[in-house]
Amino acid sequence: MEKNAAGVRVRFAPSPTGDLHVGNIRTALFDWAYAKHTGGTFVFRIEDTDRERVTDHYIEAAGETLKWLGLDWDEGPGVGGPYGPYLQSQRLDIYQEWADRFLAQGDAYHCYCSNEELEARREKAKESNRPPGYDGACRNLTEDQIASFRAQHRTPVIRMRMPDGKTTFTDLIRGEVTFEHEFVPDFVLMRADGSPLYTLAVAVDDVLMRITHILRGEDLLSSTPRQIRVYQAMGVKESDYPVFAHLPFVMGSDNAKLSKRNGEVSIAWYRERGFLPEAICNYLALLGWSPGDDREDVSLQEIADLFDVSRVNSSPARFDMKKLEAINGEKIRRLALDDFLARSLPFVIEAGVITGSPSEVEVVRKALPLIQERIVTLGEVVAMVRFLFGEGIEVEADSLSKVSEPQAKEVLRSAMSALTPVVKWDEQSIEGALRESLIDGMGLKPRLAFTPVRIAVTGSHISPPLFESLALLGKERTLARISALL
RNA sequence: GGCCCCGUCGUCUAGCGGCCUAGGACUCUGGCUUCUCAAGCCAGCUACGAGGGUUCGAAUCCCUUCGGGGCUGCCA
Repeated sequence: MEKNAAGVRVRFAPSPTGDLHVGNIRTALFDWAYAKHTGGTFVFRIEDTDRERVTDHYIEAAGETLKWLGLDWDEGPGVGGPYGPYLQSQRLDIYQEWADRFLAQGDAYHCYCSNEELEARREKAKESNRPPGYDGACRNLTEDQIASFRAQHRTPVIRMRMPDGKTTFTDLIRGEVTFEHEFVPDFVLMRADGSPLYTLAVAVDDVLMRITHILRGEDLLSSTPRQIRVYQAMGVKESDYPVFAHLPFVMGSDNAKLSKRNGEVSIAWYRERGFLPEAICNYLALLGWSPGDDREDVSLQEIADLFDVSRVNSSPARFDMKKLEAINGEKIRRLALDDFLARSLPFVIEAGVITGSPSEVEVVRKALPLIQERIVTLGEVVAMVRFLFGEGIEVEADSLSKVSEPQAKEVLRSAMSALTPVVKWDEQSIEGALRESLIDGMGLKPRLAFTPVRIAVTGSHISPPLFESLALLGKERTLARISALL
C-alpha cells in the first residue's frame, strides 16, 4: 500500500460553497496525515467548477481554516507548485482540450437534449420502474439529426459514453468494489457554455497533478466508475490510476449526514467559541480512525506519525460534542500560562471586558491559573474574569435570593468588619480574616459562610476560588461590592 | 424502486477463530475530596441487530434477513 512512498501525492479538494465543516475537515485531516505519514506531498486544490455556488470568500476562508488547524499544504493556492494552477476555474482551457479530445476519440459525444426533455424522460423512466439515468438518446445521432438540432439553435453538452461492461477497483477501506455499467449512465462532462463539471475536472486534475491516493468522502464512492472512465479516455494505464480510499461519513447526532440542519457544522463556529485547533484535530482523528491501542490523546504530529489508512473504519461515526468538549478542556488545562493568555486575550477583548492595556492583561494573566481547570472552551474565560473589571457588578438573577435573606446580610456585615482592618491584602490574610469571623465567630458551615460573599463580589454563586479572587480584585472594590448589598 | 456502502456499550472505538464471563475513552449514576463551580480519585450501569451455517471453538469466516446511509443531476 505504501508503494513508492516518497512519491505519494494526496489532495484535499473541497468545493467551497460554504464554510468548511466538520466532515470536510476530517477528510482534510486524513488527507494531510496520510501525506505526512508517507513522506509524501499534500496538495490543496479548489474545485470551483460550479461558479454559481462557489464564492471567493469561501475559497479564502477554506485556506484560512486549514492554516488555523495546522494543516499546511505543500502545493496549492498561495504556495504554488509544479502542477498549478490549483483553482479549477483557472484551468478551463485544460478541460476543454481534453473534452475535445474525448470527442475526437469517440469516447464522448454531443448531447442536444434539453433539461426539460431530460426531466420528462427521467420521470417517465421512474414511473415505469426503469433506471432514471440518461437514456442515450444522443449517443448515435445521424448528420441529419445533428443538422436539425443545430437549426433549432440548440447548443450541446458533451457527454461521456459509458461502454458496456463493468468497473472494478480496490478501495483501501472497503476492499474490491464493482459497478456494472448498466447502472452507470452516460454522464455530462461539459456544459453547453463550455464550463466543465466535477466529473471531468476532478479526474483530469488528479491525473495531471499526479495524485496517487484519493482519500475522500464515502458519498463519492459511486462516482468512482465515472472517474475511472475518464482516466481510460485520457489513456492512463490502469496501474497508474490513483488508489481510492472512501472515508466513512461523519454524521450528526440524529443519524443523518451532518449538515447545517442538525448541528454546529462550520469550523468557524467552533473557532469563535474557543475550541482549540489541536483539540478539534485530535477529536476528528478519532472519528473513523484509532491508533490501535487505547491512546486517545494525540497531537497533530502524532496523528501524522501514527496514521494508517488500513486502520480507518468503514462504518460511519456520529459527531459527539461532549467528547470534543472533554478533549478541549483537557488541552486547555495543559496549556502553558503564556500560551493560554495569548489565546484567551482575543476573546476577552472581543467581548469588551478589557481593551487590552498592559495593566488589564496583567490581571487576566493572574486570573487564568484560577480558571484554567474550570473551563471547557476559551470563550468561557470571558464570563470567568468579567467580575475583575469595572466597579460595580450585577448579581445574576438566580443568586439574588442568597444575598438578600437576613442571615446572608448578617454574614456580609460580619465579612465587612472582618476584612476592613486587613492590611496585607493577600489570599492568606483574607482567608484568615473570613474564617475567623464567619466560621469560628458565627459558627457557620463554610458553604453557608462564603456563598454570600462570593455572590456579592463576583455576582454569581459560581466563581473562581474566593480568597484568590478577592486578592485579585483588591480591597477597595471588594469592600465596595459587599457594602453595596447591605 | 435500482445500484453501492455500512451494522460491538447512549456515543467514539479495541477486537482481525481460542488471550473476550468483550478492553479503553466520552456521557450518565453513586461516592470521596472540597469555600462555589470545576478539576482529581474510586465505584457502577450499559454492547457483539436477528436467524442460519462452517468449526473442537465465532464479535471475528459464509449465507439470509432486518436496520441505517449514500448515489441515482448540465451539484460536488
